[in-house]
Amino acid sequence: MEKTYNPKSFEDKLYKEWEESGCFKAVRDDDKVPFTVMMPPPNITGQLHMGHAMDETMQDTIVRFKRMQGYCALWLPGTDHASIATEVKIVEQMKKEGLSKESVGRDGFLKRAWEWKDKYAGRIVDQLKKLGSSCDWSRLTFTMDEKCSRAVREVFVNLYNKKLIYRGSRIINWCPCCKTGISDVEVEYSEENGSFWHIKYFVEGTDTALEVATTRPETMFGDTAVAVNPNDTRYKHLIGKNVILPVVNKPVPIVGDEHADMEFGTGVVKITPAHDPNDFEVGLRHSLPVVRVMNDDGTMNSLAGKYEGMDRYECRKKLVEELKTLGNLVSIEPHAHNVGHCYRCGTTVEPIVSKQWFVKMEGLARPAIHAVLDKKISFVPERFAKIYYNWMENVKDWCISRQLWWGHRIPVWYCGDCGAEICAKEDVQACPHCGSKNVAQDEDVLDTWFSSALWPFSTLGYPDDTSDLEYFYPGDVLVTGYDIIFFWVARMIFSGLEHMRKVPFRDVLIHGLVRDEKGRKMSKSLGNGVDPLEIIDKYGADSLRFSLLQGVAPGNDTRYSDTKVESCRNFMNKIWNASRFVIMNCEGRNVKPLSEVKLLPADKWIIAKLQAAVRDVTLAMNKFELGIACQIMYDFMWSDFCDWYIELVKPVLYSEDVAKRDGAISVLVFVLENALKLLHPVIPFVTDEIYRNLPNASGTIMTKEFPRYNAKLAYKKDAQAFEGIMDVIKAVRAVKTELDCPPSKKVNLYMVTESKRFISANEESILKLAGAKDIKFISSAEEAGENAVTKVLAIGTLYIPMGELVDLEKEKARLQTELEKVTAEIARADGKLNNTGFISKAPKKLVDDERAKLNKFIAMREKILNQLKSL
RNA sequence: GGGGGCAUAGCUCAGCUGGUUAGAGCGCUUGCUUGACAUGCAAGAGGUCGAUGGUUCGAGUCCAUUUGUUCCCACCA
Repeated sequence: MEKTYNPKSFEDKLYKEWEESGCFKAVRDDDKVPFTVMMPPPNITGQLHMGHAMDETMQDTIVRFKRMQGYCALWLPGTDHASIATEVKIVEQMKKEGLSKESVGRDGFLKRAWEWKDKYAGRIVDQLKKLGSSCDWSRLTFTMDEKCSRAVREVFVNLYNKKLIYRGSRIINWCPCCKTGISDVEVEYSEENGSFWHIKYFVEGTDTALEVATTRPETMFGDTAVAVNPNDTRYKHLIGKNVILPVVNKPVPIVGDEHADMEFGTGVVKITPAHDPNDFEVGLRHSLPVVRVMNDDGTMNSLAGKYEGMDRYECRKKLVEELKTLGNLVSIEPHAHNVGHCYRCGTTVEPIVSKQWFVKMEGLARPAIHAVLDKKISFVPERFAKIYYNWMENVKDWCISRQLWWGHRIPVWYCGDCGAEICAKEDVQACPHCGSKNVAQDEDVLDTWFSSALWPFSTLGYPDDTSDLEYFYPGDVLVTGYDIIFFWVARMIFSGLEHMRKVPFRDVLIHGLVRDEKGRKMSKSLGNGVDPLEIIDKYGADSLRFSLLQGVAPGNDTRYSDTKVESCRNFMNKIWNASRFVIMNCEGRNVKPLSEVKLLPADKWIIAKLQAAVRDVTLAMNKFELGIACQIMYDFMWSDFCDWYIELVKPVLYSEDVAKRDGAISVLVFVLENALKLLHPVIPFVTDEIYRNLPNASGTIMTKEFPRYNAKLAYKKDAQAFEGIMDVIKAVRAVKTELDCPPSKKVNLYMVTESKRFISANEESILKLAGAKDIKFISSAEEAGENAVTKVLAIGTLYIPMGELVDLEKEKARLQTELEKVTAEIARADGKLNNTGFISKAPKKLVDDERAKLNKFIAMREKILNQLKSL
């Protein structure tokens, strides 16, 4: 083995082996319990970022853990066509070549899109492999694959036939840049400093005017009424009369409607049903005409008169000028308000009435809410269930049609002769009603999330009744960020319930965002994104993986930093070198099974620590507390195994006693092997590479059984007793540092203790690790001679003659501080034990523990006091 | 307007259903070429767990109020 951890020398090689050996493949095995994870398919818009890296690492860790535990683990990978996002990118790319969608045509455009897909999907797969993802590549799915298309059509037609999909004219969010409608969740709001224009609308045939206030004056051309509150005494009498729209000089009625808030503004609202969702509702209530005044690209249409063809904002400017000239403009107030933007291109969306396809949500939402209420699905952490309820309870119908080309085309055909609307799973060649061949498919495609919603079952063969579907569905855990709960998680839940009659997964593990060092979102515009591949190249995939899991709590955002990865790289190096030490010592030796060797106290201690780590890691993993699991592994490996056990075992390894040497090497190998298995789900590469160098190892570690807690090896009492020995070592080291005594200088130790035999049995360890010549057991402090520093420990009192290094005053002060500490502890424990409530109500074990502690501290105080006296 | 999150060591954060003397990484101080590792070892300094009140035998942990910060949802034109 090399002297330092060098991930490049083995990561690619190991991944290739894993893949070729087929151990990522999940094949139905009825003797095993399935464990299914569906990878959230990354968009093919670009490459993976740190957020993906964390998401994938979490999934891989869980899947590897379950696989080692004996489950038939399926992690199904894929990529998403990301309809609008990809289309925007391709349009951008074409623009650079001087091309447009129109110039290349639908077929030409789709050809380009597929080329794009081939390039980027491939890149994503390569990145996933670099990370070590153990997914079943034989099942790699793209959301526009034939099997997904079949599922989409099946679902669309079923919902259509159940009247849960309908087509209608509604106010939707229109992106004038992407020239498509988008759903409510695709709109991002941000506060902007706009203006409030107050405009006079004269009441027909009078000199009195109503003052309306608007943030979008250009929609005035589409005003078909003015509303006042029916209870508003100021305006009540005018209801039923008309006002004259300025500029166009057209009369529109004054209607009474609750929508007009008497408290807000002037209490008069202009009603533009075609360009505002609330106005649309008012329009329905009062049977007002719906007049659309804008084109799809955000320019004004012919109804805007001389402003026809002008951009909406240009028109706004010019129109305000004109109103001013006409004397209709009363005032302009600054007004901060939330403005919606397209989540893909950032353009301000325009609420516009448009004929679109919708999914009726009412009936679908209810069971989806109950699935979570009834704990058929659990969110981790739980608080995200609230966010989910809140959204589901107020969900509006889902606009699913997009005026785009890249995506699943809506499976509806229109007959040009009889006007029939035909929704079918198979392409329609002739009208089933009149036989006409003059049929054309709907031009629009579906919202990309429509196919994503079916991901948990479309990937397993739905609508066919496949064996995979029966075995692997529903999935076990879905791992994703909180930012797509509405987009995706919610929609998978109601889709699974509606089409499979079962929830799509049991748990939803929610993680946060990976931010930059300063806590900012990583984004292209800020240029603060970090490429996972570069980090892998520099520090290794395992270092990155560990750093992404360490210290994260479910649902919380986390910060990425190079120094964190570096410290994880150091941990990898530590594991590497500890292993190198073990393996070097195995050479030429016969490594016996643990059951055949005699265990020393230190051996029992490390084995006990291992058992505790196995137990705690398993518990944490089962609760998806990956950060905690990592911490436990880290502490065990570094502190317990490397810093203590390996140092403890060195003198044994170099001793003449063959039996002892055999024991030590057996324990080293046993503990290391188990630790590697424990660590493997998080850091698969380095653990496997080392594992292959262990004596008696065969094949890859990833197919080995995950360690199980073994109560027979828990050695609780032995471990506790051994901590007493460690206390002696720590005490000697501390004294040396305090007195500026070089660690290499060997000191004599004297002890007053009742554990002579146990200490003798561990004498070698103490001498080596503490840097001491010998230990003498004495019966009183005087025997240690003058100038001895005293350390009062649980196992006994330690005297270290330090000769001229001891400063009596300093020693007194030191003992005084210790006395204060111990006295404080006594007061604390005493207070607890004198509390009748504690004695009667707290668990007995706790009370006993506290009493033992008190006794220990009292004894220590006595000893310290004696020592102070003798000084 | 509604709903969350966060506030713990100089910095970044853990701390699960309330129960050892509140932890880690990085940074800092001091000392170490101890035969796996200086990507290392040892010893240390550093915290009244944002504030106030409450529940409890016991609160960093639960409840209420409050301050700061941040996010999501809705939206009054």
